[in-house]
Amino acid sequence: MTREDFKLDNQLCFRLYTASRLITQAYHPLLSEHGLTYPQYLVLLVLWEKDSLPVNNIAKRLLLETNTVTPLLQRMEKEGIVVRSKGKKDARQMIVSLTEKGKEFQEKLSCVPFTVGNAVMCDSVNPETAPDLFRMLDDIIVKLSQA
Amino acid sequence: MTREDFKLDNQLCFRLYTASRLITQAYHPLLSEHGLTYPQYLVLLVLWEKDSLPVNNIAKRLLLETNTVTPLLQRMEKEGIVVRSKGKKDARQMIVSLTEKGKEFQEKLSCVPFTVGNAVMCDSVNPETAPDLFRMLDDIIVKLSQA
DNA sequence: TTTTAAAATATCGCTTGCGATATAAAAATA
DNA sequence: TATTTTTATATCGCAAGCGATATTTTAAAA
Repeated sequence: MTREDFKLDNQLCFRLYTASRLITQAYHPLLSEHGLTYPQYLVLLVLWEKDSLPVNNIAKRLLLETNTVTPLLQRMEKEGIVVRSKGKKDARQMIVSLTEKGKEFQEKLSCVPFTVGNAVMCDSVNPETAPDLFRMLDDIIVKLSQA
Repeated sequence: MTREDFKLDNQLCFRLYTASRLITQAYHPLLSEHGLTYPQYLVLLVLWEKDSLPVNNIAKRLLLETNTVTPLLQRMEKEGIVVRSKGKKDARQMIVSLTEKGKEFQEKLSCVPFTVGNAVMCDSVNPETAPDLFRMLDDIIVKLSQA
């Protein structure tokens, strides 16, 4: 391990950390206009795909802990975006469902992926190279989420 | 924009967000052992490269705002890792310098890049492909940090 | 059937991250 | 020189993110 390895520019993690923050910032104006945050948008993506899921299920999908997701969902409930109700089969579960307001966001936010996509596309990141980038990120995620 | 574009799995941002969180988690046991957090480690990387920098300079290097960095440095000062002193030429600046404790961490943490590197390496991410990944992340960072 | 273990949420405390804003000092301008 | 603008930090408020822990309910074992 040479001194070079300590140099900030060599760190993969710093690049991921920075790229992630900056893309989240790119989402910000598009989402805050509707009173949403990026993690809340992620919850919507999950529920648009399949509605009425237990907290656990949403957390697993986002690879987050329930102690992160629970307060997030409580805030979303307060905003009238979702409702939470005790599971009938299993009283431990809280089933999270979209309200009308939550469903309507799907239309209202339909341009978001396109806008953010455009903001990110550049020389080395384009429709042709994206699959490579996705594969690398997926491999990192799989490897680290198993450990 | 088809319905497919909304699917979580297609989102680049979610992958970056998740990969970033998971790598930070990989750092956690190595850093918390010494009472450090990942952003504090980033500050150390900057100061190891060049000591005694104004807050502004550190913030720019990490692409963070000063309202994030200032409290971070205040906590590090409380821990005795850095000292902050008013600039002599410019009294507005706070010059941040490593203490002996801060310098000693460089030795103590010398195995961290190696350990985390090993945890991340996989089929698609290896010394051969890393430059491609770095280039893509750098391009995204440059494009978004300009906007 | 008790008793015990496991699972699903929730709460607490702390650090980040960041938009908005305040404060103080330096630089630019009138 | 006096005034205005810019720059460098700092403070405030709020939403994550997560380790640690508590609570409730179900499942498993004795």
